Amino acid sequence: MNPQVTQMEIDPTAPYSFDKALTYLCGSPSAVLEQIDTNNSYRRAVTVSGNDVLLVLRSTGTAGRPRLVLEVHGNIVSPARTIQAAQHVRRIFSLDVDPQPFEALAACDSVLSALIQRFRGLRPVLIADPYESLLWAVIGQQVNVSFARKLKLALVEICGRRLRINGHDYLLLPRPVDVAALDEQVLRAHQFSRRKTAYLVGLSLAVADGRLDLGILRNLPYEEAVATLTRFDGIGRWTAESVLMRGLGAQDVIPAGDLGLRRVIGQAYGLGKIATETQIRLIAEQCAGWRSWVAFYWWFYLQQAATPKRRVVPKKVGADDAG
DNA sequence: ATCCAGGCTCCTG
DNA sequence: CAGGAGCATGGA
Repeated sequence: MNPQVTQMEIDPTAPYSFDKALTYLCGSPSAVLEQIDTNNSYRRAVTVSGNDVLLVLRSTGTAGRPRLVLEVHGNIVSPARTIQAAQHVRRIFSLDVDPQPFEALAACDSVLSALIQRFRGLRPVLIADPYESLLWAVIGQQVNVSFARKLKLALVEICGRRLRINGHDYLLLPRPVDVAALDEQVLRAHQFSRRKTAYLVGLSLAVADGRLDLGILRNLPYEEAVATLTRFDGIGRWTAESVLMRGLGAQDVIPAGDLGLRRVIGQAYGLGKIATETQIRLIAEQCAGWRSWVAFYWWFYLQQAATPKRRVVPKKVGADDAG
């Protein structure tokens, strides 16, 4: 079979820094399927409308005049599929959002506006698939992120399919039915706790048989979506908010119980050691409509603080780097 | 060894 | 309804 390739240009709204998105992905423990190579290209195999394709994305513009080029590799690649792939990319990198209103809202909060200035051009990077965000949230519950990453990698290697392009194998995220069919002993043998195993298999089964339809959550009011999710075993508020925000791209969600956020915000606003959930919600309320962006900027800050030398992006003179 | 990690559930008061 | 214990595992 001869893989085919198509190419398409994508123009994000400005200002936008693809480099920062890549920096985020390189430091993100959840990004086990993405490959960022030295010349700053993003690669990942995904299933778009039932077809497995490899996406290759690179920047050909600047932060002020952003432009990306998307290549779609696959065994059957049509113009329609290329457009779907481009929509996927626009969604997960938040390329269609105009960030101006966010900056305007944040202007009345000096801490936040300083943060935004510092990471100018950064936009939320979503987890590629809502189901993937659910897996990741459950895997990440109550364990440190490096261990969580190890678990996720094990899971995709156990039951993820592979896409072969030009002699190279790319891992695909397991489908819900793949995880649902796993023998729990296999996961246990890979250091999944009994509880995590039960949650992952149970939730995957619910997604596979349609009891849990992540797609329709987009159309529900916020609290209703949270309630729908938390009805399932293994999903609490934090997990639900994480899925809504990182998987479904809800723009106005803040996982206020998140320990990392509570710490960093508590410190940044001088509230004492660790902010309460109520304080987080209060601070975020200033940016109603953009609360997910607030959370994402703080997570990026945390990540940069934790791994200061993890800068994938080589500096170019006159490039968009703000420090 | 001890404490903790990007929680969840269940059980008290 | 709020607060807390137990969970189950690896990392610092």
